[in-house]
Amino acid sequence: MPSEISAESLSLLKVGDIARRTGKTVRAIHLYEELGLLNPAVRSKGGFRMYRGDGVKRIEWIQKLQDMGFSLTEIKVFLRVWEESATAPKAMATVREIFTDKLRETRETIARLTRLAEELSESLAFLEGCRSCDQGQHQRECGGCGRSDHEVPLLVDGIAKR
Amino acid sequence: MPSEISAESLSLLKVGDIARRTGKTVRAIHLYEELGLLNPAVRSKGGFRMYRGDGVKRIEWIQKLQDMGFSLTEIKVFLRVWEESATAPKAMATVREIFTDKLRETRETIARLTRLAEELSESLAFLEGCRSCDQGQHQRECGGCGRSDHEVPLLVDGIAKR
DNA sequence: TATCACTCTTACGTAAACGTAAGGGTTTGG
DNA sequence: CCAAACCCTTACGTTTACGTAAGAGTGATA
Repeated sequence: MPSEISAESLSLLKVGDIARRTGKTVRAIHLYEELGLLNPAVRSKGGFRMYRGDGVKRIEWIQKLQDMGFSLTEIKVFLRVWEESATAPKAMATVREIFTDKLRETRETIARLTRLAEELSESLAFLEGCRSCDQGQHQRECGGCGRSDHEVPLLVDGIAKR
Repeated sequence: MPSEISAESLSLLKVGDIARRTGKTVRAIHLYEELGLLNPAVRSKGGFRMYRGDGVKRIEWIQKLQDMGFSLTEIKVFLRVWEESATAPKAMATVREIFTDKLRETRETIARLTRLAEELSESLAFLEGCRSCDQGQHQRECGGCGRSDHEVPLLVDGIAKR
């Protein structure tokens, strides 16, 4: 009877492999382990971290949550909550709660940024008018510029003073 | 002839006053000065920083730019560029450039967050289906859950594995 | 077996925007 | 003139997500 040559040992990935496949650095992956976000499936005899393919998925998941604005610490809490939920529906309920909160937060951020974008547009529109300004005018004389067609936006007004 | 009692000395503000009026801390204002973002108009005989009313405006302007995502260092560059522009139109052109860049960046951020919000919504929709899941099911048995009505979103899939 | 490319652990460094504390002066109202 | 309330400078502390370096062992290949 031929010894069963550990079939999976062939598909195990070293930390560098994982790094290449995810675009992360080895250091980052080490950090995730320190924070309890990802553990290698096993260690080689010599101590090398050996991962399975799903390690890549886990890291992509982490990345996704980071993009959403979760800190690594929050992600850790996330995992712990999940692990400590006795039943699937309960775990799902918790996840739902967290996602719901984040969704609201994300929408608020979008609203805030939208307002800022508008303000930027207005300031830019105002600045367009400065093209027609006397080319020789010194900047210290600007700020007011004699214009009264509309208000000077705060973004422009603030800098010109002093 | 009555000595002209320095009329403005009456309207000068101490750092604490500025702090109260802007909601910033004294430390923050000190920092802004270290970074070259705001200098007191004068110092009292004893060394106290004395500001004029426009100091408040300057801080509000800083706040605005911070909200827009500029770092204090970037704001400093901003001010220097302004001060070093010989002519008003040239200074305005530079400001326009910076604002244009930031506007583009802001819009990109909005787009990214919008996609994330959609992804969150999808994940939440998926999780709604978990309510009907067997109440006694252990979370380890979940993840797949036997459902095949649609794909498990990455946000949900990533956490359930292992 | 000799290499060379990897990996390990340990641990200090970094950038941002302040927080906080220490040890003293300064203003100002009474 | 005194005390409470402020202010000054100096300088180390904090958090986040890694970067970077050192010194040494490991694995796969020639």
